[in-house]
Amino acid sequence: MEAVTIKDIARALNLSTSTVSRALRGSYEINPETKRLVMEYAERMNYRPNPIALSLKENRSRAIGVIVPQIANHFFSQAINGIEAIAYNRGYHVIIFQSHESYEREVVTVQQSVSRKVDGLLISLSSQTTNVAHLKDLEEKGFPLVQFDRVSSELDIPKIIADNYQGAFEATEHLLQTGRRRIAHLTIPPWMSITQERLAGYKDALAKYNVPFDEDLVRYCGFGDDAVGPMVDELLALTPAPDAFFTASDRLALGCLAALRKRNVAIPETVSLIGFTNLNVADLLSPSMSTVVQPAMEIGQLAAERLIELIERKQKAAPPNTVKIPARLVVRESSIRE
Amino acid sequence: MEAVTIKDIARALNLSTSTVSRALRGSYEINPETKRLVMEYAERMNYRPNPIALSLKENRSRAIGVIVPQIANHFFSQAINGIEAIAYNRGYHVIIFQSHESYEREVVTVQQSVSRKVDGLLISLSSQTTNVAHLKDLEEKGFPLVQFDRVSSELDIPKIIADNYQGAFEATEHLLQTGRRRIAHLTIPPWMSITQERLAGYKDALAKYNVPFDEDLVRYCGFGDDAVGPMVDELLALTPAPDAFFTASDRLALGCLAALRKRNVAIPETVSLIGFTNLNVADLLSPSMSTVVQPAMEIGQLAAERLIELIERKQKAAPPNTVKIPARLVVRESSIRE
DNA sequence: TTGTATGCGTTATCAC
DNA sequence: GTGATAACGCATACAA
Repeated sequence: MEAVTIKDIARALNLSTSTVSRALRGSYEINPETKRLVMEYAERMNYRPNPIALSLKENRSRAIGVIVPQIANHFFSQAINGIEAIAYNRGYHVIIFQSHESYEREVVTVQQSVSRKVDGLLISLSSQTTNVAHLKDLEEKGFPLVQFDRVSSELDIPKIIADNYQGAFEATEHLLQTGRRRIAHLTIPPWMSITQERLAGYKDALAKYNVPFDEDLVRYCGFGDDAVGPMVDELLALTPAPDAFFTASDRLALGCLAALRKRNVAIPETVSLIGFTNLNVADLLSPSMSTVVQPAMEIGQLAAERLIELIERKQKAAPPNTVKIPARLVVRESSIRE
Repeated sequence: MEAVTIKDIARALNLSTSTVSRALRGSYEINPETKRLVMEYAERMNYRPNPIALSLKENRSRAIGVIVPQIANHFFSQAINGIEAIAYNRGYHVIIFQSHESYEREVVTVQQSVSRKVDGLLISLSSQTTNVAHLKDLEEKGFPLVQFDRVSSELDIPKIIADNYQGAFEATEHLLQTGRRRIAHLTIPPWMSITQERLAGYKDALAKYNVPFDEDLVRYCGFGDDAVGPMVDELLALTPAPDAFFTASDRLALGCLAALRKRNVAIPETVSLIGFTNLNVADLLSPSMSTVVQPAMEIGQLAAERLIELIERKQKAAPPNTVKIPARLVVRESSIRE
C-alpha cells in the first residue's frame, strides 16, 4: 500500500529525484558511489517504479488487448496461452476482452480497449461481424492491430491464421480416399473467413476426385441456435444419404456425434466423421472420429510477436501480411471401403 | 493516436482546463451555457478521459488481477468468464496471470501483478503451493485479496469455493447406493484444500454406510506426471479389485476412462465411474460416467463481487469469510446391483 | 556529477 | 462562475 517512490529515496539520501532516477536506471555519467548508495537503498526498501506514472510519461501502457469471441473455448484459451507466453516475455500485459459472438459488443469492446490505452490490439472477429468499420478506423490511424483466426480481408493488416484451406482439403481428401462420396459439410456462418477457406478446400478436394459438389450437402449453423441435431436429420434424409460428415468446429462435431449416436448411425461403418476441433478428448469421445487440429498456441504466439513488432516499430523487412500455419490432420479410422 | 485532451478543449474554447474539467464531470456551479459548449465540443471531438492520468491521480488502476494455474482448463476459463462479467459491469478490467501450476511462478506473478498496480487480486493456488508467505504479506498490508477454489486456510481473507465436501459425499453415496463397496479414489496432491475437502466427503460417506476406509484405494496424482494409467492398473490389481472409481478432476476422469477402455473394463457393468469434472462433453464421452459439476462461473462471479466490495471498502455487514457453493451431482447411470 | 524545472492528463484547492 | 496552481511518480533538457 505504502509504495516507496523515487522521492522517498531522494529525501532519505539527501539527493535530488533526478539523481536517484538516473542512478536507478544505470545512467552513464553518475558517481559510482552515489549509484551504489541509491541502488542499495532502493533494494532495501523494495522500490518498484510506478508503471502508471511511466505510462503517463511515455504515453504507452505496456499492455496489449486481446479480443476474442469467447474465452471458454478450447481454441481461444489455447491461443491466449500462446499470446501470454510471448507478451509476458516481452514485458507486456495481456488484457482479455470477450465479444461473446456479438457484433455490438465487439464494437464497444474495441472502443473500450483503445480508450483504456492498450498499446495494441489482437482480435478474432465475432461470428456476427460483417462490417469492420470499427477496425478500419484504427487501421487508418496506424494503431497497432493484428487479426488472428477469424479475419477480414477488408483490413490491410497482419493476419495470423491456420491453413484452413489445406486442412479442409486434406480432411475431405482423406474421406474420399477411404471411399466416401457423399460428404456432408456442417459448418458455421458463410460470411466468416474460416468458413470460406474451409469450404474452398472441401470443394477443391471434391473436384480433384471428380465428385460433383452438391449444395444440399452443405449446412450453415449459427452460434446461437442448437440446430445441429435437426440438420443432421435433414442430411440423413437426403437421397442418397451422406456417407460422411465433415464438421467445422468442436461444437458441430459434438452435436453431430450426439445426433448420430442418438440415431444409432454407426461410425465409421455407416458414416465417417471428421471435424475441425481442438478438443483434447477427441480420441476418447469417438475413437473413429478423425480431426483437423488447429495450431492454436502457435497462432497466438505469432500474433503476439507480430503485434509487438508493430508496436515497437521494428518493421525490418516487413514480414508478409498473412501468415498461415498448417492445421494438422489426425486420422483415427482406417475403414477403407473399396 | 492523437487523443484529444482537456487541454485541447480548453484551448479551443478559450477556457481554463479546470473549467473544462468541471463542465465535463457535470460539476454543480458552472454556467449552463459554458457547460453545454464544452460538452458539445467534447462530444464532437470524441473526447475520452485518459485513464492512466486518472489512475496516477487517484492512485488506483481500476484493474483487478486474476491468478490461476492454467487458463486452458474448463473450470478456470469458466470462472474467468464469471469474473469478467462482474468486473466489467463494475468498471474494472481483468488482467489474467497464469502460475502454470508452479509455486515459483506464482510468487513472481503475485509480485508482478501488485507492482503493476492492480487494485486487488483474485487467486487460486497452484498445485505446488504449500507456503503462502507471499500472500500473507499482502494480507497484512490490507491489500484486497480474495481466494477461490484452491485456497489456504492460513490466510484470513475471503474464500469462494465449491462445496467439495458435499459433492464428494454425494458422489460416494451415490456409488454406495448403487451397490458399490470398493470405491477407489483417484485424486490430486494431498496438501491441496480441495483434495482434503473431497477426501473428507468420501470418508464420511463410507462411514455412513459402514464401509471401512481403505488407504490403499486412495491414490494421489500430481499435475506433471501422466501416471494415471499405471495407477489404475495398480488399483485394478488389488484384491478385491475396486468396483468403482471416484476421480477428482477432468484430467483424472479422462485418464481413468482411457485406462479402463484400454483394458476393456466395462462401465458400469464392472466398475462405476464418477468424477469431479466440468467437461461439457461428459455424456458423450461416457454415457455412464456420472459427474460432480463445479459451479465455476458462480464462483468467479462471487469472488469478483467480493473483491470489488473489498476494494471499495463497502464492508457493510462483512459477509462470511468463506462462501461455499453447491457442486451439482449429475447422475448418468442407474445400474443398481443389489 | 548533480540539481532545477518542466511536462505527461487530470482534478482539487484556493483565489478572484 | 472561472482561472491559476499544485500534485500524482517519473524522466529528461537544461543549468550549474
